[in-house]
Amino acid sequence: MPDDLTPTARTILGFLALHPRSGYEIREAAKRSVSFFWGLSDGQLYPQLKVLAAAGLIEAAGASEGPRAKQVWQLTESGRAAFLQWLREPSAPLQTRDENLVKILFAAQLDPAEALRLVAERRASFQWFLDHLDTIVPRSTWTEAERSSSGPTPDLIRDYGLGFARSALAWCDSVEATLRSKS
Amino acid sequence: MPDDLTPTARTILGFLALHPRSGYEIREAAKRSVSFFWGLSDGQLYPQLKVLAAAGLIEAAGASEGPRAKQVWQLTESGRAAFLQWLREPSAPLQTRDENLVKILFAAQLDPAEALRLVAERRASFQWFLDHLDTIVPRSTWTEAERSSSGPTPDLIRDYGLGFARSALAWCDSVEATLRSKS
DNA sequence: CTGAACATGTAAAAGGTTACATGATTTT
DNA sequence: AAAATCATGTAACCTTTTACATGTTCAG
Repeated sequence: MPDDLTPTARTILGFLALHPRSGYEIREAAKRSVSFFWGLSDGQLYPQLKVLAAAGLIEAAGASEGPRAKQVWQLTESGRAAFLQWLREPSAPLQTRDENLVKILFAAQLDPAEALRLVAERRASFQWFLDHLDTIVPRSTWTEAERSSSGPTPDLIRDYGLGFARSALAWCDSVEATLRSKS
Repeated sequence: MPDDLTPTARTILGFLALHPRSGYEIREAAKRSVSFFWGLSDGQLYPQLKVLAAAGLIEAAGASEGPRAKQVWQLTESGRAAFLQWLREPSAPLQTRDENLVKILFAAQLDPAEALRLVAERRASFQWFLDHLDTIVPRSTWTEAERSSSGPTPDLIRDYGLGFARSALAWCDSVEATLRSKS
């Protein structure tokens, strides 16, 4: 079980652990689920699929015909083992790059009015996120039978995004109140 | 006002906009404030200071003696202009890489017991964060007079971290409940 | 005088994004 | 027949991290 895989390769392994898919399907699934806490770009996805295949962790399921035909990938046995081992390894610490927040913290000390504008920008971006949650992470509307087979995961993602956005918006409220009381 | 600066260079500009400091002081300030939503490593900091100096946006304040003496930097006029312009440009979208969360979402569908372990890992990391918030972002204990000159910023950072960690812990609670009810 | 904290820097590699390029299939 | 979407891929670039390297100052 190679431990020289990139974090992104491991994530791809995770998508294939649920069921076999093509690169494009992984891309779409990533867009609709993990996109807001784990980015996955084309320039990573397709090369990493080849890396995983070369390492014997995934294999083509069925023959692909034509030069650009859809190619479905599935985990090999050692691929599944690598996936399970990944789950047991300590996770990389959470990383965030939040430029808007950095700006707010500098602006608040120099120019409260500018800071208020930046808080408005922040509020808008989280509000947009809430308004489009159904697009980003479709609400699961399955029956109980379907749900038990698919697991609670889609709703967990939604809830996480929801909680995060709400807490960010609440923070915007309190910052606005603080800045306004100073001016 | 060059728009080819890296995001990190702009952040450095922000630190110097508050007051002149040395590279080491920027590093320490970043560690104690923005570290959890904006990483800043040595390998970036010192080279970027030189880039900013070469671009005429910062300059040495006073002479530095000796080969490894402390060097204090301050904004030039055009540096301050570049900083203010940065504040007005649209911010890069929030980016996050949350490996633990990715694992949980895959594991929940395959192995609820493993997922529970991962939620425990998540809980521990956010609990650690809360327990060490005073180290990461020192609580401001200034008088009102001091506070008004320094602005409300340090407390805003604290509050943001606090809200984020609390909402993450609440999510852990609800995921544990969901997963336990399934098994 | 020895170790910890202060202080600055470099080189190489990893990881990721963007833009570009191509072609198939489906819809209008 | 054109446009949108499906589908895969490459090359260049950018940013950031990691590991290394060096010297200073202060406290015990």
